[in-house]
Amino acid sequence: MARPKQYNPDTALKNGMETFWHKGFDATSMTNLVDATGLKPGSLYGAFGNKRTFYRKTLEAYAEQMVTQLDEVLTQERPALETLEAFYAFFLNFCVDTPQGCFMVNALFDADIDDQEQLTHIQGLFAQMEQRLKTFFEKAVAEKVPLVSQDPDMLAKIVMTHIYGLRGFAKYRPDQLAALPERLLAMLLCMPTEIHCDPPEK
Amino acid sequence: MARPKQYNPDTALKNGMETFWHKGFDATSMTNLVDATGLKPGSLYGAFGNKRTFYRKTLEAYAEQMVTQLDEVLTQERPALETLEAFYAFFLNFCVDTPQGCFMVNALFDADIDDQEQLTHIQGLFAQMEQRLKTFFEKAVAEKVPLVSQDPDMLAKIVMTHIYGLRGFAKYRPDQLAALPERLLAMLLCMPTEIHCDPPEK
DNA sequence: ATTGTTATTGAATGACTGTTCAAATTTTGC
DNA sequence: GCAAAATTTGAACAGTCATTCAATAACAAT
Repeated sequence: MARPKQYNPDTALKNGMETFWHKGFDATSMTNLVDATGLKPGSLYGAFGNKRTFYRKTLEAYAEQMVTQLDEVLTQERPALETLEAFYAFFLNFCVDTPQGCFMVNALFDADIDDQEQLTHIQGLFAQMEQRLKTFFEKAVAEKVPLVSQDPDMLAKIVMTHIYGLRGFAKYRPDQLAALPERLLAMLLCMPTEIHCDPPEK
Repeated sequence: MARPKQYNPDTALKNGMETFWHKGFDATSMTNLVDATGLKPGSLYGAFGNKRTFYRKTLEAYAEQMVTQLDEVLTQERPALETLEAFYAFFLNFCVDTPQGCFMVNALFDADIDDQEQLTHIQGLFAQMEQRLKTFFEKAVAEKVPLVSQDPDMLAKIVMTHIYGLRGFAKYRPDQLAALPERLLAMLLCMPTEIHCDPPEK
């Protein structure tokens, strides 16, 4: 029918995502995106609209990736306690592997509070993650895992604060991050970790 | 000796701080700062150097304010448990009163990971806060408050993640924030809150 | 008054911003 | 081979960016 695209839209999206992820929206220029994707301005606008909509699309792609990975961890068949351990271990690795932070968390903090549309969009992406956590905790509570709360809703919220909290700490002191996730998990399980670990007195 | 300043440098700093705080570094233009401070470009550069150094100075002023307020909460003479309650209550209020977030936390997430100088600066500001928390927890541990850990260092780190975590959650779901601080505190105290609050069975 | 010093002013700078568009190019269907 | 449709190209647009600076003004000391 017509001339086919010479570029791969998925690759272009991924390259744009990495640029926005690394630098943030404001610090990323269209020139950066032209360089990163290899597309000329006209093609970029044709494929993704303007800078904001391109940003939005990369963020959506990122969120989808994240939810997929979260599902992989949360829906494996195993005791809920093991799943929780796996989740916190996974998240620690993720923080270590991505010193530029989490694209979604960065986007949340970067978002202009006067831009309600953008804010609502990001909140919606996080709400998907919270929903998965809540569903998981419904099972965990039924399994009688000794959690700090019996309310799946509250537990999901607490884990959300752990996500934000660990991402902040990872940027503040990446070298001291390693021990924290297991501690937060222990607190979620209401276990004063040290009591179990103290060497026995002579 | 010479012509005196017509403006108040402290006021100008405060106005600049509010602008950077609200919009972030990149989204703030020199024109914004000229408008906010009332100073003409030449005066602004004369007083605060360039945009980056102005930003840095406003951030330092903010951090000093914060440390002062933190000290007020942490060094009051009272049982450590009450101080902890006061701290989490204070922080909740602070989050509600500042929907634009915490300037320091915003700055941390905004910071370019390739700009080591800026990152080190921000880390130093947070390190001051962590130090105060650690000192407080040394007293609290000595007081035998039933904390999740006996290590003041670890406790301070946990509270730092709570700060980042609550700030993230406050931007994600401001309407759901209210119940969280007390829950995080309960976890720090190793108290499964609901067990105490469940209505007695008939 | 004059001089030295500092502050104020605002126009000007050159670089970079996001975005557009008409021309050129490449394909498919006939 | 021709027409229709879609993509590519990159120059051009008007606007904004951070920053500079020479001219002007206001003070203190002499």
